[in-house]
Amino acid sequence: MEKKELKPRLLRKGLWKPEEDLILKKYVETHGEGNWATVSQKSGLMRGGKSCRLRWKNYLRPNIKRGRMSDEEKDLIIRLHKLLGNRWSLIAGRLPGRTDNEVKNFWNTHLNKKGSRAKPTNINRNNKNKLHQLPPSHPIDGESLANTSGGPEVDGREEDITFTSPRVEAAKSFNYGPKSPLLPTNDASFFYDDETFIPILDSFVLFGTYGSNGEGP
DNA sequence: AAACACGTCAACCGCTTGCTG
DNA sequence: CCAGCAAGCGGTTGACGTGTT
Repeated sequence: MEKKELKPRLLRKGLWKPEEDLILKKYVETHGEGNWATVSQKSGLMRGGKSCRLRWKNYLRPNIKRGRMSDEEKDLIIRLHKLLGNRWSLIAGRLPGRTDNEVKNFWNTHLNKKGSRAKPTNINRNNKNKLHQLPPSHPIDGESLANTSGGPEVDGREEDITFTSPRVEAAKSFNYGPKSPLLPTNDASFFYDDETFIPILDSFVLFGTYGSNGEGP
C-alpha cells in the first residue's frame, strides 16, 4: 500500500518547516482533505502522503488544541484508557481538539510513569528508559481518581471548540457528544461508575467506531 | 561552562481496515 | 468474491530541550 510512497523519490523526512506547513495548509484549504497520496505531486511538497496526512491531522487542522492538558482532560484520559486500553484515536475523539498522537504521547510520558499500564505491551526498549517499567496491576493511581468531580471548568477553553471531525460528528449524531457520560459536563458532578460502564461502553465504542449513520459496513 | 542524563514530543514505520472496481 | 488502493491506527524512534552533576 503505502510502500508505493517509499519509491525512491526524494521524499523529505524529519521535521516540517513552516513553509511546508503553509503549502500543505493551502493545499488542503483549496482541495480539501483526502487524496493524500497525490498531495506531494499536486502541491509540490516533497513529502509522502502519509506524512502530509499526519501533519495536517496533528498540527495544521483547525481547532487543534495545543498546550498542557487540563486536569479534567488528564482525568478523562485516565478513565478512558482504563476502559478502552490503548485505543488512542477513540480516546482522542472524546477530547475535543486533542489528537491521538498527543494523547498517546501524554499517556506515555505523564501518566504511564505514574504506575499505570492497562495492557503491558512490549516495552523492552533497550536503550533509554523512555517507557517506564510499571506494575501492571492498577492502571490508575488513586490520586487522579479522587479528584473526579472536575473542579473548575477548564478555564473556558472548551468554548470555542467546534466539532468538525467526522468521527466526532458521527458521535454527536449518536448522542455521543459533550453530553456523553464520558465527558465532563457543566455541573461539576461528572462521575460515573467505571465498572458499570464497561459493558455498555464496549458496544458503545464498537457502534461508535463503525458508525450508526451509514458510516459503517 | 561543559558533559551527561533524562524528558518530551514530532514524525516514521508497519500493520490493519474499509472502500472500490 | 477478490485484489488493489487509500486511509487510519498504534507502536516506536530519534531529535531536541532542559535539568543535573
